[in-house]
Amino acid sequence: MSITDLTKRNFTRQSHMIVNARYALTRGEIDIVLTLLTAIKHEDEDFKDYQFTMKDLEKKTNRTWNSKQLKDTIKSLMSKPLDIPKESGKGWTIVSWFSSFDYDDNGIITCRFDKALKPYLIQIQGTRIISDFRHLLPMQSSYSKRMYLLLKEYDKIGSRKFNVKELQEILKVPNSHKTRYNKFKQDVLQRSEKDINKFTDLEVSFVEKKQGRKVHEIHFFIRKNNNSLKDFIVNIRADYVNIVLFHTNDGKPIKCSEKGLLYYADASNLTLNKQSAQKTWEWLHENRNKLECFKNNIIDKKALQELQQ
DNA sequence: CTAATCTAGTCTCGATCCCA
DNA sequence: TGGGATCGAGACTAGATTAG
Repeated sequence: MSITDLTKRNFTRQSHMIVNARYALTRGEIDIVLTLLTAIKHEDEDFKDYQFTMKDLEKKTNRTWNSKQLKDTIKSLMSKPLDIPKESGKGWTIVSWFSSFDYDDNGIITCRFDKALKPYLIQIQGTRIISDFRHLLPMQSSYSKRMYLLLKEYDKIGSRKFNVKELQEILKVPNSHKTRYNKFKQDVLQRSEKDINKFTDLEVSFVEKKQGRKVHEIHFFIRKNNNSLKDFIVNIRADYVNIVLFHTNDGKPIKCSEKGLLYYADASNLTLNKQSAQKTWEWLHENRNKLECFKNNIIDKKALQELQQ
């Protein structure tokens, strides 16, 4: 009989309040948190005690753990509460991730999320960020994992602005990063850009906005990571239906129909034949960095509704 | 278990830019 | 033109992580 609560589920669901909370965890700590987030089921009405063995944890996190390592990580994790600002901007909530962890004689680990997290993890009010654990796990930097979640929140919108100071607060970066922007850029911004593009379903880039000489805002651009032509076509058919993809050299706008076929969105409404559609898809994929539909930060209504749910 | 490697954080240096 | 702030690169340290 298996007692493990670390099932094959790979999705984590958390409130935007948690994603945007202020906290800094090491990679090991954040991996423990994310692992246990996958144990929470959508239909759960309350937290239960989650139980698993070291083997389960190793299998799930794809790395080795020993009891001392685990104990040290948990102790450190318990000493790092979440700082959740109230949406009004005035108040705040300080809450621990877990209320207890237990490692018994039989090697079974039992843990319990803090009750106060219930509105942020189970009966979530407002925006939810659903992320695939398998994308988060391979990223080596904890900042990359945080940045991924922060950007994932806005993936349907296509861009996100950060005030540099606020972002540094959210990530709780050390003073050296605050006083040295270049260090912050190198270790946090560029590192997470690289990691996210390499490991996750998002493809991101950023530009700096300056006030005088000082960089005060970062604008991230977010779109789905289409490494293969196949994924690219699936993505366009899903999210960019009847949106101008690009204009041909002679000025005709091209769109993708609900049926997934490319057509000229002019008076003719002519659908491209199979051969030229194939060539056009390949061209679109090769030139995906330049496409109009990605440049204009498309906000489609359906995505916005989902986001506001 | 130890050694090698990686990561985070701090510090220094000269170059560059803004503004008075 | 010069002071002050910022930039970018690199050296260094402590600590964490991984490989053998």
